[in-house]
Amino acid sequence: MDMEARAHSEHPEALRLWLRLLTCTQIVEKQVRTQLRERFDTTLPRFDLMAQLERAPDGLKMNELSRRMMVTGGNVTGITDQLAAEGLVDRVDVEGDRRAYRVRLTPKGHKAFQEMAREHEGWIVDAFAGLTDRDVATLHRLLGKVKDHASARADAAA
Amino acid sequence: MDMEARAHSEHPEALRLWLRLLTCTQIVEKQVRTQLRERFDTTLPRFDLMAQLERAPDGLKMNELSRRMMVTGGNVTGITDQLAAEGLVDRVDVEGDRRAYRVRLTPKGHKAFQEMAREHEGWIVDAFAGLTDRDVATLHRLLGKVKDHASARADAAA
DNA sequence: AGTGTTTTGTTTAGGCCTAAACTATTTACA
DNA sequence: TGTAAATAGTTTAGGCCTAAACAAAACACT
Repeated sequence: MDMEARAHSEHPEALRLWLRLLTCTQIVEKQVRTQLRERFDTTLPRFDLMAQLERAPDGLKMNELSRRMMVTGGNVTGITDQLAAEGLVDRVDVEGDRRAYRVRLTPKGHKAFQEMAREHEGWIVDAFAGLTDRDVATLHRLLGKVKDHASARADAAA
Repeated sequence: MDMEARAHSEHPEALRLWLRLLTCTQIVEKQVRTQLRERFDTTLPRFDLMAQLERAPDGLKMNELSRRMMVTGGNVTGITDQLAAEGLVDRVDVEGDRRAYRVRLTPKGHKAFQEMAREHEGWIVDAFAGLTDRDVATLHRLLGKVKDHASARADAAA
């Protein structure tokens, strides 16, 4: 008996699917958070922000980080402040717009991320090790349909 | 080439799957949170707690709630306090154990939950409306494999 | 140039969530 | 019986996250 037990007595398939999706995400996410804390004394949001910057060598503006991480700007401000205080990222003025700046990984931040990312990948591979390659491909494709449909709906609502 | 590097080059699809799973969950969850707030001035954790109690007419002890919701006991304490203050749940002494009690939905809480659950179901059906019935069944089955594997790993780690 | 709107980022107040320390009670067992 | 360990629940300190209000700069348009 777990979270999925909350499904309504009529058992509509969509509801059961949603609860299972939520359960899977929470199990994996909890595992990743625990490992990040125990192995590197850091958190998932910090790791996520650094992962975004790793893919953008020139850095990202705050609103771009906010959009990619799907969190509010105020939230990004707080996490960036912490990482900057630890010397893992720095802020660079944007030419021609005195409101904005770009956030970049410092060399120290890049090195720290590389070490974390290597182990992180192993945790994720382990988490999905119960699936065949074909299962992974199917899941990825079907979740793509969910993503496209649901995000189109989200955009329409905005 | 060590173990982690092999995992990296041989299983990048696990990482992509994980990121997509996370994205899908976040999109739907964000939508549900917004609707719960706008339509009923409540939050997802409160809804989840009430959903658990709805299926347990005799109520649930705090540790059962904590386990089923996959959150810490301290968290359940806080949410229960709020719902109790609003008269949506009450606490009932457990016979023969003066440490414990059961949390139950009050009639008012039951009524409030029924109204929310009806609309909630519609939001979820909409969120997955991009999938065929067959897609839903396949997704549910594959996520079941993920859940079984990952939760077995989580138990082993504990 | 002047004025109103939009964009960029921050601050604030408050709820969620955790780990760890804590109290009170029950249980195991010598 | 006496005591140590386990269990039920709460409290505390702190990080994450949001919506809303805010300040500053850029833009649109006359």
